[in-house]
Amino acid sequence: MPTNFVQELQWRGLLHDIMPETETFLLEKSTKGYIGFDPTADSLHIGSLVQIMILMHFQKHGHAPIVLVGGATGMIGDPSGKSDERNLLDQQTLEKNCAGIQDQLERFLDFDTSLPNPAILVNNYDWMKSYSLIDFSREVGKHITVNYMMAKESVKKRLSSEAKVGMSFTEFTYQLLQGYDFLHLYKNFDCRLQMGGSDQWGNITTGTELIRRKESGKAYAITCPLIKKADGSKFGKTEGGNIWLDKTRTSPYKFYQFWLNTSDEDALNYIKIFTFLAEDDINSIIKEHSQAPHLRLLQNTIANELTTLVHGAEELQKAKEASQILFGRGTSEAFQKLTPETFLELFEGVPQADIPRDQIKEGLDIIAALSASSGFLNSNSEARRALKENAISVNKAKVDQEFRIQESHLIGNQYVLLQRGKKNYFVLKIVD
RNA sequence: GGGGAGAUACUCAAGCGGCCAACGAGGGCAGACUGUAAAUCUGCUGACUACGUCUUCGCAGGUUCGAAUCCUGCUCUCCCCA
Repeated sequence: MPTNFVQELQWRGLLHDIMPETETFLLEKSTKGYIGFDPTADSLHIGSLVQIMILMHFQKHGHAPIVLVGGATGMIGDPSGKSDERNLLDQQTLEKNCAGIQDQLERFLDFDTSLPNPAILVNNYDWMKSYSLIDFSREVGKHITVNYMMAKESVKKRLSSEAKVGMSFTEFTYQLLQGYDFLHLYKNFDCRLQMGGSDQWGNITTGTELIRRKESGKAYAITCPLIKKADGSKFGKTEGGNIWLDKTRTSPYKFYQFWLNTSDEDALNYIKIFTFLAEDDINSIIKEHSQAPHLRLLQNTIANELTTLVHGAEELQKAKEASQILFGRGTSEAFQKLTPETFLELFEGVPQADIPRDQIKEGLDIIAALSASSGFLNSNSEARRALKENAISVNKAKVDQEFRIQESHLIGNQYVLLQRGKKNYFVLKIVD
């Protein structure tokens, strides 16, 4: 007997829109529901994390989650929320992206087929690739009117005067393809529910409509709000770009730091969205946090839980150690004692440059070390400026323009840590 | 097809012959404060062999001792009328 999934979403702030009767339907019996993922890159980023969490909740509540990778729809491009026509990805890239995303998704859901509700992974390319245009037009297109499609927000927006570029037929067709996915899963997997971000509502209802008209079937829809930051800026982006789930793209350390740096206001919401902690636990954490905000209990909890979920306990441990050394009260002395092995582990993923040992023997000018020799900063001017601003540290100790890097500064006789400000690191590796 | 407006650094936006590497705002970076937060305050934000030099104001020419600023041509964008 399934437990109340909808209620769970509700108190976590993950419910935006829901079709009538969905809640009672989900309580009656274990069923299947799906969320689609766009293969726009070979890794998911934290924007998709919400959808993954939802599927995980879905499975925990006794239902079977279906993960749909959009190998076919990714070739078209979803116009929702976009004001411009999208560029098409080539097939090779798409295949690589799909494979990468599938690998990641498999880590979060339980695909064990001995379960009563195992997760299922599908790729819509498998059923779309050999579907002819004529068949599609007759079997799918016939059931949905253009009038219906035009009424969708995603389409209206692109037809209105505020859009700079018109909408291509390709993108116009997108909602039908996604609608057909739902129909296909309904027929072949008895999938009765589609979930997604609130921007997907239009696409999802095209699917339920198609199921209703073609199969006289009843399907359901749930959307969650798009995650926003309190200051209105886009969630999940930093200056360095997206925060990815793949550790070669975003190191676990950076991932951990991202969550640790959430603002108090956002953390209040995120703890419900991004952790599986029970409501009571969350409330007591919130209470504790408000009594001693500087301890940042909320941020710590979120960062710990999520880093463990995505990268595992071991990586979390490393990330925390790194954070302790880099931001802890310890002086540069503690830092000097690092062995090269620990040092390397700490700065895995931090940009590096090789420097010939000869240069160090003679004493390497700090300006050259920052720009010309390493590429850490863009120009000598920038290096001089940063030095003047007292922003540069070598091995955690501030230095001025006269500073020269010498052999005595090397950690493990091989590495030097450059730093601009508090959070920008760069490693010089001395090579013979 | 006719008429008009415009193109300036990451973005917006001043400047309309020398005092312009170019006002101002946003963004970004850094410093102080702090909780690796927010808010606030301060500095920086073309390059270099650096109290000086060089390259930048749509593109290509020209006038001038001297141009982002004037002239000519070109490209592109926007608006109005048909």
